[in-house]
Amino acid sequence: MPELPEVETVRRGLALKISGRRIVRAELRRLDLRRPFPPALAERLDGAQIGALGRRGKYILIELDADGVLLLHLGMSGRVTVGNAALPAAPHDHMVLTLDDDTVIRFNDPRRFGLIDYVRRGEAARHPLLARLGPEPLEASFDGAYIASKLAGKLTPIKAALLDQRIVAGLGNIYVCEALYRAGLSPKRLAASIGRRRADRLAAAIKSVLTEAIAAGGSSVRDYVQADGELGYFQHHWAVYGREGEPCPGCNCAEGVRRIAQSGRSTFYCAKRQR
DNA sequence: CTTTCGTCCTGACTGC
DNA sequence: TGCAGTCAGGACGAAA
Repeated sequence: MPELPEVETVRRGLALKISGRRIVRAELRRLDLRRPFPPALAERLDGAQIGALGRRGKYILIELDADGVLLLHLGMSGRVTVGNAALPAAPHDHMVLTLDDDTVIRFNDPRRFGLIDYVRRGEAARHPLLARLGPEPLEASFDGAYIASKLAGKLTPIKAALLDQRIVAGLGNIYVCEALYRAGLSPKRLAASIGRRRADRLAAAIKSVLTEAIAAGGSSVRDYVQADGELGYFQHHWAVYGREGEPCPGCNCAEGVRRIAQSGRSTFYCAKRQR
């Protein structure tokens, strides 16, 4: 479930391996994921020099040559691995890039919720997938004042609002649960009821949860690359996510961590600590 | 306009 | 053991 910290860890690991290299072979093993690949993608990749790697929300942006950007989204099951050319393609390896040092980068995505697109450098910010994204939660401009103003009048639960990428970019189900837990806010609370004080707490909780997760990604694997070549995933200890029935780590309430369904997704929380 | 819901996909898991 | 059923999730687009 790659969310911002996992995507950022993939970006960093990938940057160490591919930035500055040239693609000598690009193999597309199918023509689409969530949507069709852009026209002539293989031709654009083949021979391209790889520049800087950026991230916007859950999207990875890879600069190609002087004026191109490769856009990657890992969806739900997307993974990137680093290996050598001797390894045969595995099932669901949809894009395989061979670099000029014989490193092979594989984009693997069984459920195919991921996305690959190509955009001109100057038009990246106006790309339909990026243009409407909300602010980066780790930037200084993302703060309690912004959150409070954005949630004012919204008659949706705070949980759903934080999953809306137009409000803030990069949060998914796991980190929304964790941030609400840390902020002491009930996931069922209406977004409109988050005033400035609660919004300040929420902003701080989101930032600290994400920052700690990114740090865990960077420290848990050598140079962000695991022994099997996989980038970006790491062992992490969630306070509430996936812990239905377990004791809440912050208090000794009898009920422990509850799980409820909100708009078809599981929400984990502590009813005592989160109001 | 706002908000909710169905849809895509396959692997992991549950229960009979 | 095997198989059917359920669940997981990001983001879009349709529906209300």
